[in-house]
Amino acid sequence: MTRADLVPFNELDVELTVGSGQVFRWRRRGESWIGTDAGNVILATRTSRGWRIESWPDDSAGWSFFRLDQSLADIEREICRLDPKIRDVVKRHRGLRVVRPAHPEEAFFSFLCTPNNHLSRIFRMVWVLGDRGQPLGDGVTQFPTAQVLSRLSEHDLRECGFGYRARTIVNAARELASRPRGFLTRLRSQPYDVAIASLIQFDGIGRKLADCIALVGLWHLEAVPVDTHLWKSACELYFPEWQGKALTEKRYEAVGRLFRESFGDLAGWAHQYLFYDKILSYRRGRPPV
DNA sequence: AGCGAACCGGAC
DNA sequence: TCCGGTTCGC
Repeated sequence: MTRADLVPFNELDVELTVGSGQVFRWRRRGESWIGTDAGNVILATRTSRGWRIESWPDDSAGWSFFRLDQSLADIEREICRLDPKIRDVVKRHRGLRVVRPAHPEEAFFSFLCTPNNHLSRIFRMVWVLGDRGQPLGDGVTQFPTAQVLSRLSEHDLRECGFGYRARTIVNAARELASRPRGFLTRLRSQPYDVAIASLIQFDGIGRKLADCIALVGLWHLEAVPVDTHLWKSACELYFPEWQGKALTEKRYEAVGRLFRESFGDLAGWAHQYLFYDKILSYRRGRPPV
């Protein structure tokens, strides 16, 4: 598969991927989905034989964002081989990919909007933040820098319905803006544990958000964010004795450890299938926005 | 260590 | 009344 080719549907489901809680600013436009990554606009168009992926100004941005240099068939096969129990879940969501954003900031701030929150409201809140960034044409913007977000007022965000997350977002933006340039980007080349330890230093970022940011924004594919949905799923599959019990820090660690032992670098990918499978009933198959 | 409560606001 | 959590206090 090269960049000029259409991407077959079994290799990519754009709607599934951009609506599975990894990114929150993609919109449907006719037969296309449009989004941005760093300073690029990405347009994915459904044709009769597959997805046409275009991006500008960098024409490789879309390819990189969806990790299209990797064969999804290989990944699916490997996950199913490592644990045949999740074969049906993988089959149900064929085309789901873990994305690879060029810049880490959007994931960092997006996931700060998610605690104790609903998907529909998260989409709205992240859109509000994104609106402060530079217009890239076609009604989409580049996600703003921490510098820009640090100038937002907590009061204004509360007015926009951010609730108590207004405080953590503005504080995190100030904190991040005060760090050396490229602070988050550098965590990509640090070991997973080091990246997590750095992230939970921020007020408002606990273990779960740190794993979300690590997986999507920092490309740490061994990160396993354990939310209430994945917790239920993990109990059913691997920890029957914990069903109905609370998710404590120790149990959180145990779940992550089990996924990393079973799936290695595909742990985060395996998590994405199980997570999406559980959340589907909540979303009732409704496309985002 | 482990549990319960508060936090904003919208959906069910 | 319940959340795609974190933090605080017991």
